[in-house]
Amino acid sequence: MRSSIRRSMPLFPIGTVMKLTDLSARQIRYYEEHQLIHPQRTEGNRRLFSLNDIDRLFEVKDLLDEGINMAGIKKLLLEEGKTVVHSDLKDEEGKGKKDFTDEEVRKLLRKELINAGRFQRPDSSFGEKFRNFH
Amino acid sequence: MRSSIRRSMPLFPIGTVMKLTDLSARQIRYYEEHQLIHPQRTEGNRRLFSLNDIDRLFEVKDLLDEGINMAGIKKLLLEEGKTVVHSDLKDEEGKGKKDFTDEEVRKLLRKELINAGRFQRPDSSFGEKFRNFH
DNA sequence: AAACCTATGTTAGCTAACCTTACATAATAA
DNA sequence: TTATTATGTAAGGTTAGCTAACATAGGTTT
Repeated sequence: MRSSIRRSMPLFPIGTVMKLTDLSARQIRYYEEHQLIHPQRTEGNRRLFSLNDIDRLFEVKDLLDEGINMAGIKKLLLEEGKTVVHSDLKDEEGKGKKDFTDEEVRKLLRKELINAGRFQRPDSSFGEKFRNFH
Repeated sequence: MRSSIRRSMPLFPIGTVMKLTDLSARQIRYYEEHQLIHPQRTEGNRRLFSLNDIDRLFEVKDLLDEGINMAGIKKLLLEEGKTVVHSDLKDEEGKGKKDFTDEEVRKLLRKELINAGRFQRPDSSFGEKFRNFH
Protein backbone atom coordinates (compact mmCIF):
# COMPACT_ATOMS: atom_id res chain seq x y z
CA MET A 1 0.00 0.00 0.00
CA ARG A 2 1.04 3.57 -0.50
CA SER A 3 0.99 4.47 3.15
CA SER A 4 3.80 2.05 3.76
CA ILE A 5 5.95 4.14 1.50
CA ARG A 6 5.17 7.22 3.48
CA ARG A 7 5.62 5.50 6.78
CA SER A 8 9.15 4.59 5.85
CA MET A 9 10.06 7.96 4.43
CA PRO A 10 13.13 9.41 6.09
CA LEU A 11 11.89 12.71 7.46
CA PHE A 12 13.00 13.50 10.98
CA PRO A 13 16.39 14.51 12.34
CA ILE A 14 17.44 13.07 15.63
CA GLY A 15 16.61 16.23 17.54
CA THR A 16 12.96 15.99 16.59
CA VAL A 17 12.90 12.31 17.42
CA MET A 18 14.42 12.98 20.83
CA LYS A 19 11.63 15.36 21.67
CA LEU A 20 8.89 13.15 20.31
CA THR A 21 10.04 10.05 22.09
CA ASP A 22 11.69 11.51 25.18
CA LEU A 23 14.78 9.46 24.46
CA SER A 24 18.34 10.75 24.52
CA ALA A 25 20.48 10.76 21.41
CA ARG A 26 22.65 8.20 23.10
CA GLN A 27 19.73 5.88 23.61
CA ILE A 28 18.50 6.23 20.07
CA ARG A 29 21.92 5.54 18.63
CA TYR A 30 22.36 2.63 20.95
CA TYR A 31 19.14 1.04 19.77
CA GLU A 32 20.25 1.54 16.21
CA GLU A 33 23.54 -0.12 17.05
CA HIS A 34 21.48 -3.08 18.17
CA GLN A 35 19.62 -3.16 14.85
CA LEU A 36 16.27 -2.24 16.34
CA ILE A 37 15.92 0.68 13.96
CA HIS A 38 17.56 1.49 10.67
CA PRO A 39 17.30 5.20 10.05
CA GLN A 40 18.50 6.43 6.71
CA ARG A 41 21.33 8.88 6.35
CA THR A 42 21.59 12.14 4.50
CA GLU A 43 24.40 12.60 2.07
CA GLY A 44 26.29 14.20 4.93
CA ASN A 45 25.78 11.20 7.19
CA ARG A 46 23.08 12.56 9.42
CA ARG A 47 20.32 10.22 10.51
CA LEU A 48 16.84 10.73 9.16
CA PHE A 49 14.09 8.80 10.90
CA SER A 50 10.82 7.56 9.48
CA LEU A 51 7.51 7.14 11.25
CA ASN A 52 8.23 3.46 11.39
CA ASP A 53 11.45 4.21 13.20
CA ILE A 54 9.64 6.37 15.71
CA ASP A 55 7.07 3.71 16.18
CA ARG A 56 9.73 1.22 16.87
CA LEU A 57 11.45 3.50 19.34
CA PHE A 58 8.27 3.79 21.35
CA GLU A 59 8.01 0.04 21.43
CA VAL A 60 11.59 -0.32 22.60
CA LYS A 61 11.04 2.29 25.25
CA ASP A 62 7.93 0.60 26.55
CA LEU A 63 9.59 -2.78 26.70
CA LEU A 64 12.61 -1.38 28.50
CA ASP A 65 10.30 0.30 30.95
CA GLU A 66 8.76 -3.07 31.55
CA GLY A 67 12.17 -4.34 32.58
CA ILE A 68 12.93 -6.38 29.49
CA ASN A 69 16.53 -6.13 28.36
CA MET A 70 17.94 -5.56 24.91
CA ALA A 71 18.37 -9.23 24.19
CA GLY A 72 14.74 -9.85 24.95
CA ILE A 73 13.60 -6.84 22.99
CA LYS A 74 15.58 -7.94 20.00
CA LYS A 75 13.99 -11.34 20.13
CA LEU A 76 10.56 -9.84 20.46
CA LEU A 77 10.79 -7.16 17.84
CA LEU A 78 12.86 -8.93 15.27
CA GLU A 79 10.37 -11.78 15.27
CA GLU A 80 7.48 -9.51 14.47
CA GLY A 81 8.06 -9.51 10.77
CA LYS A 82 7.44 -13.21 10.43
CA THR A 83 4.65 -13.87 12.88
CA VAL A 84 1.96 -11.61 14.19
CA VAL A 85 3.44 -11.97 17.61
CA HIS A 86 1.70 -9.05 19.04
CA SER A 87 0.67 -9.71 22.55
CA ASP A 88 1.21 -13.27 23.52
CA LEU A 89 4.04 -15.62 23.96
CA LYS A 90 1.97 -18.06 25.87
CA ASP A 91 -0.60 -20.01 23.95
CA GLU A 92 0.72 -20.05 20.46
CA GLU A 93 1.21 -23.76 20.24
CA GLY A 94 0.55 -25.77 17.15
CA LYS A 95 2.94 -24.17 14.70
CA GLY A 96 6.23 -24.03 16.53
CA LYS A 97 7.48 -21.33 14.18
CA LYS A 98 8.95 -19.10 16.85
CA ASP A 99 12.68 -19.23 17.20
CA PHE A 100 12.47 -19.21 20.97
CA THR A 101 13.54 -22.26 22.80
CA ASP A 102 11.39 -23.11 25.74
CA GLU A 103 14.18 -22.06 27.98
CA GLU A 104 14.38 -18.63 26.41
CA VAL A 105 10.69 -18.10 26.76
CA ARG A 106 10.81 -19.08 30.41
CA LYS A 107 13.70 -16.79 31.02
CA LEU A 108 11.92 -13.85 29.47
CA LEU A 109 8.73 -14.50 31.31
CA ARG A 110 10.53 -14.81 34.57
CA LYS A 111 12.26 -11.51 34.12
CA GLU A 112 9.01 -9.92 33.17
CA LEU A 113 7.39 -11.21 36.31
CA ILE A 114 10.25 -10.22 38.53
CA ASN A 115 10.25 -6.71 37.21
CA ALA A 116 6.52 -6.38 36.83
CA GLY A 117 5.09 -3.19 38.14
CA ARG A 118 8.42 -1.68 38.94
CA PHE A 119 7.70 1.39 36.98
CA GLN A 120 4.44 3.09 36.42
CA ARG A 121 5.15 5.62 33.76
CA PRO A 122 3.86 9.10 34.49
CA ASP A 123 2.01 8.91 31.22
CA SER A 124 3.02 12.18 29.68
CA SER A 125 0.32 13.79 27.63
CA PHE A 126 0.56 14.89 24.11
CA GLY A 127 -0.02 18.44 25.24
CA GLU A 128 2.94 18.28 27.54
CA LYS A 129 5.14 16.93 24.82
CA PHE A 130 4.00 19.70 22.58
CA ARG A 131 4.67 22.35 25.13
CA ASN A 132 8.18 21.16 25.78
CA PHE A 133 8.74 21.21 22.11
CA HIS A 134 10.80 24.07 20.82
CA MET B 1 -10.04 18.40 16.51
CA ARG B 2 -6.71 17.42 17.90
CA SER B 3 -5.34 16.80 14.46
CA SER B 4 -4.87 20.54 14.19
CA ILE B 5 -2.39 20.39 16.99
CA ARG B 6 -0.57 17.63 15.28
CA ARG B 7 -0.67 19.43 12.00
CA SER B 8 0.88 22.48 13.54
CA MET B 9 3.61 20.65 15.39
CA PRO B 10 7.07 21.82 14.39
CA LEU B 11 8.78 18.70 13.10
CA PHE B 12 10.73 19.16 9.90
CA PRO B 13 14.00 20.91 9.18
CA ILE B 14 14.29 22.90 6.01
CA GLY B 15 16.25 20.21 4.22
CA THR B 16 13.39 17.76 4.52
CA VAL B 17 10.92 20.39 3.43
CA MET B 18 13.02 21.21 0.40
CA LYS B 19 12.89 17.63 -0.75
CA LEU B 20 9.22 17.21 -0.02
CA THR B 21 8.17 20.36 -1.82
CA ASP B 22 10.87 20.69 -4.45
CA LEU B 23 11.45 24.25 -3.37
CA SER B 24 14.83 25.81 -2.71
CA ALA B 25 15.79 27.06 0.73
CA ARG B 26 15.82 30.53 -0.75
CA GLN B 27 12.25 30.18 -1.95
CA ILE B 28 11.02 28.82 1.35
CA ARG B 29 12.65 31.62 3.29
CA TYR B 30 11.35 34.16 0.86
CA TYR B 31 7.78 32.96 1.34
CA GLU B 32 8.27 33.16 5.05
CA GLU B 33 9.55 36.68 4.66
CA HIS B 34 6.26 37.42 2.98
CA GLN B 35 4.32 35.97 5.90
CA LEU B 36 2.91 33.07 3.96
CA ILE B 37 4.27 30.59 6.47
CA HIS B 38 5.40 30.91 10.06
CA PRO B 39 7.70 28.04 10.88
CA GLN B 40 8.81 27.77 14.48
CA ARG B 41 12.43 28.02 15.50
CA THR B 42 14.59 25.80 17.59
CA GLU B 43 16.47 27.28 20.49
CA GLY B 44 19.36 27.63 18.10
CA ASN B 45 17.27 29.58 15.58
CA ARG B 46 16.75 26.84 13.02
CA ARG B 47 13.40 26.63 11.32
CA LEU B 48 11.11 23.72 12.09
CA PHE B 49 8.16 23.26 9.78
CA SER B 50 4.79 21.74 10.51
CA LEU B 51 2.52 19.81 8.21
CA ASN B 52 0.46 22.95 7.89
CA ASP B 53 3.51 24.83 6.71
CA ILE B 54 4.18 22.21 4.10
CA ASP B 55 0.60 22.31 2.89
CA ARG B 56 0.86 26.02 2.59
CA LEU B 57 4.06 25.80 0.63
CA PHE B 58 2.39 23.52 -1.86
CA GLU B 59 -0.37 26.05 -2.27
CA VAL B 60 2.06 28.86 -2.83
CA LYS B 61 3.94 26.81 -5.35
CA ASP B 62 0.80 25.98 -7.28
CA LEU B 63 -0.35 29.56 -7.39
CA LEU B 64 3.05 30.73 -8.56
CA ASP B 65 2.99 28.11 -11.26
CA GLU B 66 -0.31 29.53 -12.35
CA GLY B 67 1.37 32.86 -12.87
CA ILE B 68 -0.01 34.62 -9.82
CA ASN B 69 2.50 36.88 -8.08
CA MET B 70 3.27 37.26 -4.41
CA ALA B 71 0.85 40.11 -3.93
CA GLY B 72 -1.97 38.04 -5.32
CA ILE B 73 -1.01 34.98 -3.36
CA LYS B 74 -0.91 36.96 -0.17
CA LYS B 75 -4.39 38.25 -0.83
CA LEU B 76 -5.68 34.79 -1.55
CA LEU B 77 -4.05 32.91 1.25
CA LEU B 78 -4.20 35.45 4.01
CA GLU B 79 -7.95 35.79 3.55
CA GLU B 80 -8.85 32.16 4.07
CA GLY B 81 -6.25 32.09 6.79
CA LYS B 82 -8.59 33.72 9.26
CA THR B 83 -10.73 30.67 9.68
CA VAL B 84 -7.98 28.11 9.58
CA VAL B 85 -5.68 29.82 12.00
CA HIS B 86 -8.41 30.39 14.50
CA SER B 87 -9.56 26.82 14.53
CA ASP B 88 -5.99 25.88 15.26
CA LEU B 89 -5.83 28.06 18.31
CA LYS B 90 -9.22 26.97 19.46
CA ASP B 91 -8.03 23.40 19.55
CA GLU B 92 -4.92 24.16 21.44
CA GLU B 93 -6.88 25.67 24.29
CA GLY B 94 -9.12 22.65 24.52
CA LYS B 95 -9.84 22.21 28.20
CA GLY B 96 -10.92 18.60 28.31
CA LYS B 97 -7.30 17.67 27.91
CA LYS B 98 -7.17 13.94 28.12
CA ASP B 99 -3.72 12.48 28.42
CA PHE B 100 -2.22 10.72 25.48
CA THR B 101 -0.15 7.64 25.92
CA ASP B 102 2.97 7.26 23.87
CA GLU B 103 1.18 4.75 21.74
CA GLU B 104 -1.62 7.16 20.99
CA VAL B 105 0.82 9.87 20.08
CA ARG B 106 2.61 7.56 17.73
CA LYS B 107 -0.57 6.39 16.06
CA LEU B 108 -1.96 9.86 15.66
CA LEU B 109 1.25 11.16 14.23
CA ARG B 110 1.48 8.33 11.80
CA LYS B 111 -2.08 8.82 10.65
CA GLU B 112 -1.44 12.48 10.19
CA LEU B 113 1.52 11.86 7.96
CA ILE B 114 -0.24 9.25 5.96
CA ASN B 115 -3.04 11.69 5.38
CA ALA B 116 -0.58 14.25 4.18
CA GLY B 117 -0.55 12.23 1.00
CA ARG B 118 -4.03 13.47 0.23
CA PHE B 119 -2.45 16.63 -0.99
CA GLN B 120 -0.54 15.05 -3.76
CA ARG B 121 -1.19 16.45 -7.15
CA PRO B 122 -0.97 14.23 -10.24
CA ASP B 123 2.26 15.82 -11.35
CA SER B 124 4.11 15.83 -8.06
CA SER B 125 3.08 13.03 -5.79
CA PHE B 126 4.69 11.96 -2.60
CA GLY B 127 5.36 8.64 -4.21
CA GLU B 128 7.36 10.12 -6.99
CA LYS B 129 9.28 12.29 -4.62
CA PHE B 130 10.06 9.37 -2.47
CA ARG B 131 11.88 7.71 -5.30
CA ASN B 132 14.13 10.72 -5.58
CA PHE B 133 14.54 10.80 -1.86
CA HIS B 134 17.71 9.66 -0.20
C1' DA C 1 15.82 52.34 -24.29
C1' DA C 2 16.65 52.95 -19.64
C1' DA C 3 15.28 52.30 -15.16
C1' DC C 4 12.81 49.54 -11.95
C1' DC C 5 10.64 45.47 -9.77
C1' DT C 6 10.27 40.62 -8.51
C1' DA C 7 11.47 36.16 -7.60
C1' DT C 8 15.31 33.48 -7.22
C1' DG C 9 20.40 32.23 -7.35
C1' DT C 10 24.82 32.42 -5.18
C1' DT C 11 28.49 33.41 -2.02
C1' DA C 12 30.60 34.28 2.43
C1' DG C 13 31.08 33.87 7.15
C1' DC C 14 28.96 32.05 11.40
C1' DT C 15 27.36 28.24 14.47
C1' DA C 16 23.81 24.77 16.02
C1' DA C 17 23.19 20.35 15.57
C1' DC C 18 24.80 16.60 14.22
C1' DC C 19 28.60 12.87 13.86
C1' DT C 20 32.11 9.14 15.89
C1' DT C 21 35.09 7.51 19.45
C1' DA C 22 36.34 6.86 23.92
C1' DC C 23 35.97 6.70 28.68
C1' DA C 24 32.85 6.69 33.00
C1' DT C 25 29.29 4.61 35.85
C1' DA C 26 25.22 2.76 38.27
C1' DA C 27 22.61 -1.19 38.20
C1' DT C 28 22.22 -5.90 37.31
C1' DA C 29 23.96 -10.59 36.32
C1' DA C 30 27.21 -14.23 36.95
C1' DT D 1 33.91 -9.93 43.25
C1' DT D 2 34.06 -9.32 38.52
C1' DA D 3 31.67 -8.78 34.15
C1' DT D 4 28.09 -6.93 31.46
C1' DT D 5 24.47 -3.70 30.22
C1' DA D 6 22.36 0.59 29.29
C1' DT D 7 23.25 5.23 29.52
C1' DG D 8 25.89 9.61 30.40
C1' DT D 9 29.36 12.75 28.98
C1' DA D 10 33.32 14.93 26.77
C1' DA D 11 36.37 15.88 22.89
C1' DG D 12 37.08 16.95 18.40
C1' DG D 13 35.40 16.97 13.63
C1' DT D 14 31.72 17.90 9.90
C1' DT D 15 27.13 19.19 7.95
C1' DA D 16 23.34 21.75 7.37
C1' DG D 17 21.33 25.34 8.94
C1' DC D 18 21.43 30.77 9.67
C1' DT D 19 21.72 35.97 8.03
C1' DA D 20 23.23 39.41 4.98
C1' DA D 21 24.66 40.95 0.74
C1' DC D 22 25.10 41.22 -3.96
C1' DA D 23 23.75 39.24 -8.76
C1' DT D 24 20.40 38.60 -12.45
C1' DA D 25 16.73 37.11 -15.83
C1' DG D 26 12.34 38.47 -17.13
C1' DG D 27 8.59 41.57 -16.69
C1' DT D 28 6.89 46.47 -15.89
C1' DT D 29 6.97 51.23 -16.09
C1' DT D 30 8.57 55.65 -17.60
